[in-house]
Order: sequence, then C-alpha cells, then structure tokens
Amino acid sequence: MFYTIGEMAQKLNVAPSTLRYYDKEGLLPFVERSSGGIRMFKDEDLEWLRMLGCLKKAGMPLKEIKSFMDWSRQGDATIGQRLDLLEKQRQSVLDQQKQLEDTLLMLDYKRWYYQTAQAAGTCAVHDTMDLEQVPDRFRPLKEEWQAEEDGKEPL
Amino acid sequence: MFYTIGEMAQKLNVAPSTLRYYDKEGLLPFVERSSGGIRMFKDEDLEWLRMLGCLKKAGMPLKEIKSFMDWSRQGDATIGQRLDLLEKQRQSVLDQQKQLEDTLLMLDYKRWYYQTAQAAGTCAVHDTMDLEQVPDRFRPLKEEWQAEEDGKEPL
DNA sequence: TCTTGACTTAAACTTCACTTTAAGTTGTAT
DNA sequence: ATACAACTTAAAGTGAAGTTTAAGTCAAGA
Repeated sequence: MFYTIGEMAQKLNVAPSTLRYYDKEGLLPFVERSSGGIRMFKDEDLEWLRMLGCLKKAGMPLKEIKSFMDWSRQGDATIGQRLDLLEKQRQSVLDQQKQLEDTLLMLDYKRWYYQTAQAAGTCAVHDTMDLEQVPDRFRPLKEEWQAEEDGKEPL
Repeated sequence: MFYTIGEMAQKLNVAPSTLRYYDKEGLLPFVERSSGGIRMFKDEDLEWLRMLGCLKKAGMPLKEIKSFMDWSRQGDATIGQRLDLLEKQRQSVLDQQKQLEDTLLMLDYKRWYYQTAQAAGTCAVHDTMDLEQVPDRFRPLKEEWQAEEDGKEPL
C-alpha cells in the first residue's frame, strides 16, 4: 500500500512542503518514486518518520538527523555511531528536563510574587516583606540569586 | 555600583551584542545611560534580566517578553495581565515536560533496539523477534504506533 | 594630548526550519 | 481527449534570534 505526499503529510499532521523539504535535505532517503517521479510512501516508511520525529522532539538539529539517516542506510557497520548519537541525545533530554524543572520553580515563584501583589493591590508589598513571608520552596532560589559567582548558564 | 554592557554580558554569560539586541527590541527599558550615551547597568537590573532569562527558558518568544516588560513599566494596573502570561507559560512548561517524557521513552526504546542489534551484530535480529522479547516498558509505545488514528501531534 | 580598548549606532549578514511562488507534469475521472 | 486536482522542481521569501561589520565616540592611562 502506497501513499502520496499529501496523504502522508495528513497522517503525520505536517504540511506536504515540510516533507519535501526534509526529502531535499536528505532526511528521507527511503522514499521511492513512481515512474513519473511522484513520491510513494510505504507503511514501512512510517517507522523512519517516527524515528525522525523522535529525534526532532529531542531537540536534534536536522543536520544530525541526516547523519543518523545516512548511517542507517550504510547498514550494520554503523550501529555504534547511531547508538552514540542516541546516548548523546538522551543526555540532552535529561538536561532539558532539569532545565525545565528549574524554570518551573522560577515561574512559580514569580506567580506567587504577582499573586500576593494582586491581593495587596500593589507590587510594593514585596518591598516591606521579609524572608519569613516567602514560602519555603522559593528560599533556595533567592539564595542562589544572592551568590552570582557562577557564570555557567547563559542568562 | 554600575556595570558596562561588557561587564554585564560577562556576568550573564552572553555576548554584548545580545544585550544590545534585546535593548533595541525594547526588552531592557530599565537600563540607564551615561551623559555620553553609554549603558549603565545596575545591580537592580539583574532582577529584570533574571526575569527575562526565566521567561526565555520557559520558551517564551521575545515579543511576549517585551509585553511583560512593557506591562511592568505601566505599574500595578497590569498585575493581572502579567499573572495571566505567567500562568500561560507555566502550562506551556508543563506541556513541554510531558513532551520530553514521551521523547525519553521513545529514545530509550531506540537505544534498546540498537543495543540488542549491536549485541547480535545486526539489526536483522528485530525481524525475527516477537513481542515477548520487547521489554514491558516499551509495549505501550508499540501499541500506540499500531493505532495511527490520532493525527494530533505533528510528526 | 594622544593612544587604546570598550563603547555607540545602523545596517547587513547568518542560521534554522520552513513556506510560498511560479512554472510545469502526472494521473484519475468523465 | 480533456479537464483538473495533486503532484514536481527551483528559487525566493519568512520569522526568529541573534552576529558581524563599518564608521564613529567615549573614557582612562601614559
């Protein structure tokens, strides 16, 4: 069973132009063509597109995804490289998760800040508030901001 | 105590050109200038830059961060809007976290796939492997892929 | 005072990931 | 056979988030 690019695009909920772009960039080396040059996607191709989607969601740039696809076509000799890329990307996802958790705490602190400000009718309440009033979970945040020695994470 | 743009950039671990760009885009309405036109950052400005960093890490586009900065300058009347934006961004972070968890599972499945392939010396082992051999945690993934009725998430 | 390094702006350039456009072809339905 | 929607390509355009360049200004030390 074959699908046209439009059908496949609908299946994947992306624009056909996106699939053409990926193909042009060498990310879809598996798609076959009809004698007239029309792309014919197979059910089997879905597996590769899902792989692509997975790597993309993991934050991998298209160039690296292309490497992965190239290695895949080169056969079993490149299993090691593919595994390395996967491990690297796993670590990247773990880092992103940690980043998001930090961000959520900051966001929650700011929400608390504006919720109390809203209740008081003015942001000025925070000028006359001491550490005691700040919920425990936000304390480490404040301390971290005190010690500006780091310089590791950008902004 | 004042800092030049170069000093502040170093503190925040970003390029000075980035801060100039943010300023040009109206994201730093709080920076003062010397009589000669040179930006003079205050310790107090760090609070705003941290806010900016928080929103940016939460995935908020610079345009929306600008809205937030604009509202901040407009005073207490805009506390509601700011809170709404924070709530919205909190939800966005929660969504991103869920997304990353799904991605991690997919990545772990693929890692398992290539680890077993590496052990066997070929990807072909997976052609002759039945569901029994697939670790439990990856089953729901396989089933999800079977039912392609969704069409919700792009790629 | 002069040099020098860090600052200033405006404008052009870059990268990424697409999207749109224009001109032409394919394949199906009547 | 013809119409017509959906396909094809190459090339140009888009938007986000900066970076680089060019030409000039500021401020601190010798």
